[in-house]
Amino acid sequence: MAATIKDIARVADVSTATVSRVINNLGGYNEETEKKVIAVAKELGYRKNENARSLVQKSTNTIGVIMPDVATSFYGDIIRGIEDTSYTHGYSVILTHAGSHGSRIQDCLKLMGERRVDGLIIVSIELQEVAIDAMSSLGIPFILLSTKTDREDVPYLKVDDLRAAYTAVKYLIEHGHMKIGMAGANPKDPISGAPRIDGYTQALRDQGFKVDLNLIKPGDFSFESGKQAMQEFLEDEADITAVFCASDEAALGIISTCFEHGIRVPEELSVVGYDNSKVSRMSIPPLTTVAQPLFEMGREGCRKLIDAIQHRIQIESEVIPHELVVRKSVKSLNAK
Amino acid sequence: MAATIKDIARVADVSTATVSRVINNLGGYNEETEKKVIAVAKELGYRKNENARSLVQKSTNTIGVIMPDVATSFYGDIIRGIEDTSYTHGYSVILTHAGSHGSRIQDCLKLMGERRVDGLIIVSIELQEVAIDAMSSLGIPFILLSTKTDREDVPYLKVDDLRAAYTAVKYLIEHGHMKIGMAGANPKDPISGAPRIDGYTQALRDQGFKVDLNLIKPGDFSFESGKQAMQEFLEDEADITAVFCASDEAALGIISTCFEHGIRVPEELSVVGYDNSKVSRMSIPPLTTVAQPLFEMGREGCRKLIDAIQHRIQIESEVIPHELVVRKSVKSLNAK
DNA sequence: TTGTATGCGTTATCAT
DNA sequence: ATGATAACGCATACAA
Repeated sequence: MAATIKDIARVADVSTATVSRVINNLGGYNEETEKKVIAVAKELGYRKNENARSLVQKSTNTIGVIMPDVATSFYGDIIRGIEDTSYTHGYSVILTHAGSHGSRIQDCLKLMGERRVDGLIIVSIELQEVAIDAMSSLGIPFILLSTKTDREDVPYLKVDDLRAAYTAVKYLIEHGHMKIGMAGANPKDPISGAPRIDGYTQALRDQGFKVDLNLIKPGDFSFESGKQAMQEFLEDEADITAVFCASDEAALGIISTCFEHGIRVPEELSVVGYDNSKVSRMSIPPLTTVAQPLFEMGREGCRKLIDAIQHRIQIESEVIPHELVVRKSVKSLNAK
Repeated sequence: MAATIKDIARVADVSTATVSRVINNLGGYNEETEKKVIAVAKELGYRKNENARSLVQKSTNTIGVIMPDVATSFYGDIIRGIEDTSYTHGYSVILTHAGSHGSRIQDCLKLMGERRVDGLIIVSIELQEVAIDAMSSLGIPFILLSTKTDREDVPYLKVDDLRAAYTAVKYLIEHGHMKIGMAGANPKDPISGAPRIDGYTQALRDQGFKVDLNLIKPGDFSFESGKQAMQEFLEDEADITAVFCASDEAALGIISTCFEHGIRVPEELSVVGYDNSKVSRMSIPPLTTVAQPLFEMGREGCRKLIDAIQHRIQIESEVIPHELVVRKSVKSLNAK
C-alpha cells in the first residue's frame, strides 16, 4: 500500500541506494538527483518504515517505560519529563503498566525485549531478584526512577527519602513542636515507607526527643489512611501539636478529619505532607510539603539513559535533592 | 548478539520454517521436534523480534496515543484504560505528547506513521483541518477521546459536555438556587468550554430564569481561575447562592477564596465541580461534581479501535453517559 | 510432518 | 556520483 524506496527508485529512475542516501541526507549525489528523489517521494506520499530501518540497524530508537498502573499526577509528571527528552533526542517511548504492585513486571520486560527497545526506565516499582535478572539479560541499559534495589549493578535516580523526611520533621521541631505524630507510611515498603519513618525517628532522636511508637500510625499513603490515622490520634487523646505525613493525600486526610471535629489547621494542629502534588497547593490551608522534582527526574533519568545507549557508558546512580515547600499548614510555637 | 530462529534451527537441526511454526504454535509438527525446538529456544535465551515480524506481517500490534502534555490524573485514568485493553489484546502503546495545545501534533502523526502503528488514539486535542487530513492519510483506524471535530468521518468518544453542564445546573436549580454563577470555562474552547457555558445558560432558560452575563466568569479550568472568579463575584457583590464550575480545580479555587473571606461552603455558597478528579473527594467539603468515566472511556475507545483494526470496520462515534456525583458542597434551599 | 525459497523495506558494502 | 546486491529476522507459499 504505502510507497517504499523501491517505488521511488523506479519512478525517479535511480537505485534504491541513492534514494536511501537522499532520504537520510548522507551526501554523495548531485543536486539534480536529490531534487528529483525528494519530489517523487513527496508525490508518492512516502513515509519511511522505522521498523525496517530498525531491523538492519539493530536499534529501534525506542525506550521502554514500565510503571505501576495507578493514575496520579505523580506519574504524569515523570512521564512528561521522559517523553520530553525522548522526543528531542529522536526516541519514541513505549509505555506499559506493571500492575499496582508490579505483578506484571515479567510480562512487561518480555514485551520490551521483543520490541527490542534500546533502553528501559522502571518507575516506582520494587524489583525482585528475578525481575532484575530478567532485565539484565536483555543486554540494554536501564535505570530506576524513584525506586532502588540493593544491587550495585542497578542504577537509580531518586531522592533520599530518609533525609527528606528528616528535613520535614526537623522543620517542625525548629518551629517548636515537641509532640509530633507520623501518618500514612507503610513500614513494609522498603522504598518509600520505612525510610520516611526512619527519617522521622532519627530527626526526633537527634533533637533529643524520645520516640513514642504509638504516635506512628502506619498506612498506605492514601487519603483514607490519613483520615484513619487522625481518628486514632483522637481516640488515643494524643496531645500532639503536629503530624508529618508520608504523602500529601494522607495529609489531606488528616486535615479532613480535623475539619470534621472542628480542629483548626494549623492553629491547633500543624501538618506536613510529602510529594508536593497538585492538591497541596489547593488544600485549605495550602500544604507545607516535601517536594521531589518529578519532571526533572524523568528528564534527567531519560537523558542519562540515552547517554548510556549512545555511548555505551555505565549509568551512575544519583540521589537528587529534595526541597521543603513551605506553605501555610504549619504554625510556629516559638515565643517571639 | 541475541539468538535468532536461524540459530535455533541450526542447533536443533531443523529448518527455520519449523522453528517458526513451533514458536507461533501453528501445528503441523510432531511432539518430538516441538520439544526439541522449545528446549533449544530456551537454552539460547531466544526472544522473538517483533520488528522483524512486523515487517513481513505488515502490522505492528502497536497503537499510538497522542495527548496534550499536561500531567493531571485525568490523562492518567484514560491512559490506564487504554493500556489495560491494549495489553489484554496483545498490543503495545506508543505514547507521545503533542504540547499543551497540540502544537506538536504534526510531528506526532509523522512519528506514528513511521512507526507504522496499527491504530491511533487522540486524547483531548482540538484538531485542525490539516491535522485531520494528515491523520486520515495514514490509512489506519483512529478515534478521538474526550474531544471531537465537525467532520463526520472522524469518530469520537466523549460525554456530552452541554448535557452534563445542564444536569449540574438543573440540580442546583432543583435545590432551590436561583442566582447561580459560572466559573472556570474558556468560551473560546469549542470542545469543553463553550458547551459547558451553553449547558449552564440553557438550564437556566429552561427553568424560566434570565441569564445574567456578569455571572459568567471565564477562565482556563485552573485553580487560579477559580480563585479569580470568586474574587470578582465578591467585588461585584453578586448575591449568588451557588457556582457551577467547569472543572474541579476551579471549584477548589472558589472554595479557597471563600475560605479566605470566611464564607462557608455550602452553608453560604454551594459549589459544583466538573471532572470527579481525585481532589474532589478530598476537598473540604467533599465536592459534588460531574463525572466522566475516564478509565472506561480509555478502555472502550481502545476496544473499539482494536475492533476496527482487526475487522476493518468503521468506528461509530458515541456519546457516553456522564454522572452527577453528589457529595457535600451543595446546600438545599428548599423549605421542607 | 518438514524443508526450500522468497520477500517484507531498509541500510550498507563493494563495485563501477 | 551511482548502482547491484547482500544482509537484517522472520513468516509463508509451495514443494516434497
